Amino acid sequence: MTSGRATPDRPGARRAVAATAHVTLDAVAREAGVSPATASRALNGTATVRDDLRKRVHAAADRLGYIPNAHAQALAGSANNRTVGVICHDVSDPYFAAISSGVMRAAAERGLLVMLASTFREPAREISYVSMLRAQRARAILLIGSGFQDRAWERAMDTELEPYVRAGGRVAVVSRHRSLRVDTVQPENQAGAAALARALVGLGHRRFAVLSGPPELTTVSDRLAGFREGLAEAGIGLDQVVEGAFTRDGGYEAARRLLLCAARSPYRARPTCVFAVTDVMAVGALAALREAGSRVPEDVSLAGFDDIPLVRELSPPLTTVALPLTSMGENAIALALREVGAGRRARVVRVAGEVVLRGSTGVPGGGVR
Amino acid sequence: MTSGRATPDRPGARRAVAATAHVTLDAVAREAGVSPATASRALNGTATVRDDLRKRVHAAADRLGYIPNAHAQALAGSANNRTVGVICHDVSDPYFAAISSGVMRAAAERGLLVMLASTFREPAREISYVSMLRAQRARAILLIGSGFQDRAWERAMDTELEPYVRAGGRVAVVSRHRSLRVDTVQPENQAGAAALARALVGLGHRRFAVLSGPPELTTVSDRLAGFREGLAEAGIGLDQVVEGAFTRDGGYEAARRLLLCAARSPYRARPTCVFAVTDVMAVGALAALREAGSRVPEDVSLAGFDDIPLVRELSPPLTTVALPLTSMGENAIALALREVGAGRRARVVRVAGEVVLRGSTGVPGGGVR
DNA sequence: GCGCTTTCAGAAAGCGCTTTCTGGTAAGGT
DNA sequence: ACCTTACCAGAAAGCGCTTTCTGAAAGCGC
Repeated sequence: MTSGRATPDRPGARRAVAATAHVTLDAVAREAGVSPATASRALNGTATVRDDLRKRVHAAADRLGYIPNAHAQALAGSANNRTVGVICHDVSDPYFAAISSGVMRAAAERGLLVMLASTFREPAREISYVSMLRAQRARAILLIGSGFQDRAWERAMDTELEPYVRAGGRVAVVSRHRSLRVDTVQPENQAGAAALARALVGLGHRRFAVLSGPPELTTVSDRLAGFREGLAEAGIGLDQVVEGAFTRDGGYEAARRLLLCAARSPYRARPTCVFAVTDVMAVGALAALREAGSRVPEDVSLAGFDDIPLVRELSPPLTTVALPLTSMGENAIALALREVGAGRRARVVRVAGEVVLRGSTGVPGGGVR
Repeated sequence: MTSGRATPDRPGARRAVAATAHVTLDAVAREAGVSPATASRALNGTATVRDDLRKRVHAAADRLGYIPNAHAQALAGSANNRTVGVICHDVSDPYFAAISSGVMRAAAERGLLVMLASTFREPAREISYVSMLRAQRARAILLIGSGFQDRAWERAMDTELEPYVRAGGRVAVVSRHRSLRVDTVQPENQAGAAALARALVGLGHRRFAVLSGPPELTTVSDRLAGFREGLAEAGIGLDQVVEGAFTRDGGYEAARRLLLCAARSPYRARPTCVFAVTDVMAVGALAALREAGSRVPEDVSLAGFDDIPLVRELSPPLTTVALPLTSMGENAIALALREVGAGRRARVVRVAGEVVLRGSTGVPGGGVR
């Protein structure tokens, strides 16, 4: 089936099964009876070409089914690369999926192809992806989500990224701090968490627990600090902070540990409200709570952060701090690719979170009343 | 900051802000005091290079921070391209996200970069992505998820794909039929739906409704046919089929329409069990049911298909036919990239679905008892 | 009608690599 | 000591484009 026309004239044929070669610009030019230079100009519109020639070239290209070789184009042209790279932990995590979706939409509008790389939370993979994207001469590299704990890795990233930006590459990070000055889309984690805390206090809660992630991540520490701050305004402290992995199961495990502690403490000292620093963790927490027989929100209120689409479907639907995830992705790419004057300065876009009260939070002791 | 070393010798410098050029292989070769050919061989290990030279080249490459230009490599080499393309409707849909995640893992193991394209359900975009991926000379193109209703579009896809495979490109489709003979990963939709039907009948249900998608999609028609078949074995017919879009909101709308009908019919004639042809639709349906005050499963049982991770978190968790989504993605890439002998034949991998009974289904009339 | 600018097609020089091809040197055989 | 073989480094030819550069033809003013 694939055999097609072999090249029997050449004695040392590459492979037994001959593959039809790609149609080249030269072939198109020959077919149209013009020079390759003219064909290139006609196809790309980079210079004025006499009308009849232009038509002939286009007709020839169509007839032959010409597809330009992007590699050759990138190699020959100065900056013809039509790809951007995105690095995140895992596309199947709804948080990254939502942001990536925004990136893709924005990329599609610009006619760019997105190379998406999942690190599966391995720092080494992240760095190797950056260098692969560098090799691909991606126009921009977007780093989405929190970096890794290890300072050494961050340093390594910087040395990887630095020559890239020097060579004209654009870097933007979403929801992540970088020592290198790069474009940044940063949610207002602290303000958002503070607002959430205020809202929960407003509901009547006084005893709080937090399901936290790796404290080295600024996302975590900012949200934690913001939450504390919001509580402090009402003179309330944080009773408990339990750390877990930044995943659904991390939230589940953390909630179990929290429940274990709670079981040992007197009823009146137990937290009436739990804040999970991400929705993804909150999902796990909700499962753990339910398994343990705690009713949400009657026995305990639960809140998250991010507003990933999924939390609206939970029952009760999750109270959270809504972030415009899709547009954060769009912003990141717009930021990275914006035309720059001589004085290119890294820009930081801060996006606000909005507290959305849903069914997972209620007045404390709702179940006992 | 970006200024670095300009090139003051050249009078007509490209830009005001000089960008440090990339380090080339030639530079590495010069630094190591060898020829570019040797440098290439040393770096790629394509031929034996004297040990001291090899070390010198590697040292020079490290010192200079050499990153090979993938475009030049692809252009010069025969088949050095390290990218595969994936086209799906939307990465933020958990179904595609799960499959994509599998693709990425498999790609990562092979050192490949994935170019991921979301069509956002626009046929035109799908075709233009194929041609972009062709231009990129992607090693393989993976088409994930159902194609479009329009036969004309499918035809256009074929004419786009056909020269690609002739030129040695690999194509694999997941959960989609192709007129072109290409590698396929196909869930056993019919058998799965039939098994589900049997299980539901086993629970005691006799009156069923289906929330269906666009009937032109084989995924839909197969699942529908299978479900009918399973019911027929017990001498039961399908009371109602409501069509909706293949999305969460499509499921929601379809369920609302179903409820409208049900409200007009006598209680004893109302379906006791609803099957949504995809989990994503079932999520919407569950919301609609809940809004309407129907308790699941007491008043009505609900089942889906796919087992996307999210449905485990619902309450009640959704009964569904579980598909190994991640490994389907892995399979697809393995299939497409497998080494082929002379007789390359398109292969079809059928993956079975497993009925998973969860809380969303119960015995009929469970609420009245 | 002559020299001027302007317009536009083609020739040719790369872009940064890989991969023959070529040839020099060392190793091995007799 | 001579010839063959093996090994390995460098020269050079592209891969398929874009983009100068060059030059022919056409348009214009005087």
